[in-house]
Amino acid sequence: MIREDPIVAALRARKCRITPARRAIAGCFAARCKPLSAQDVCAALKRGRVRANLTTVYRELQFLAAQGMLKAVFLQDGVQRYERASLPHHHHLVCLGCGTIAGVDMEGDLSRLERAIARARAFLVERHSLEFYGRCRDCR
Amino acid sequence: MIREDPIVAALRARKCRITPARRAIAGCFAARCKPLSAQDVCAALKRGRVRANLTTVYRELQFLAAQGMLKAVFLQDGVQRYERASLPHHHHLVCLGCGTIAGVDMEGDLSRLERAIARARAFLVERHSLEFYGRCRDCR
DNA sequence: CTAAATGCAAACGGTTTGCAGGCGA
DNA sequence: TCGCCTGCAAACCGTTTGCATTTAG
Repeated sequence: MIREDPIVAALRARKCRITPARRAIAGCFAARCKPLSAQDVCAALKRGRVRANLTTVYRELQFLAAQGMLKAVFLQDGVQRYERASLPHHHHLVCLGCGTIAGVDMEGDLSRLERAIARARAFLVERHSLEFYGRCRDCR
Repeated sequence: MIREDPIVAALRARKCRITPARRAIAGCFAARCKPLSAQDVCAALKRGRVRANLTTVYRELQFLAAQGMLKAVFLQDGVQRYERASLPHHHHLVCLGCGTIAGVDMEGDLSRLERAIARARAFLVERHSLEFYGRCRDCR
């Protein structure tokens, strides 16, 4: 049998309702690793011939984030994006040429910085946001 | 005599017009070091009894940024903020309790990371964005 | 005098909300 | 059946734009 989408499985375990829209939206994140906006998700659903209402997508993204299935990603264009929360911690390289978003791992370095901040400023870091904007190999 | 605002002086040197609104808006950034949104600027002008139109503020902020006097700051609430471009390079500590924004210097560490990215990913970093969200000393 | 700056109203784009009806468990 | 989910229209909020008017230099 086909393996169930991990997000759907987790939702089922939490006794959340599994509706067609919810399943389809969760599916968008199972498939790809790049952060998706509400519009991206809507477009993907349409491509997959699933009836998709923008409002529902917005609500569903919030719901999945509240359930801890998705994590919000903020880039400098002010558009909300989300990615699977289960992805290993990483940061983003955003290409100003083609818009591609890639992930990089820098966790070791960042947690060092966070400790330094806690020590020097008495500021308790809960989370951080680090993105690099520039040109990818193909857009140089 | 009173020393002229450094932003106004720089604008004068570039032969830009100095209008009352422009002078007042520039003044907001001379005074404080925390990033200001258009609304913040408007409120500050009103407090200073200067007639302030939101549209003008938006246009002026863009203008001052284009002239290299201000730099845009993006935090996770999607609101555009600006700060003096002449401030030494730094990153922000945003308190989730009281909203205070403080600066921290981490430049050495960041440029190390950028070099690592250029090497490992053939990605040419033009700029980065790094903010820490958490609780300040008073909001613990 | 002329180009640039200003104010107002209206447009915009992403996101949220209120409400009536639909549907999963 | 019951309460969550959905769709639609309208509200929202920060930001931008068009246009007629004012103003700095």
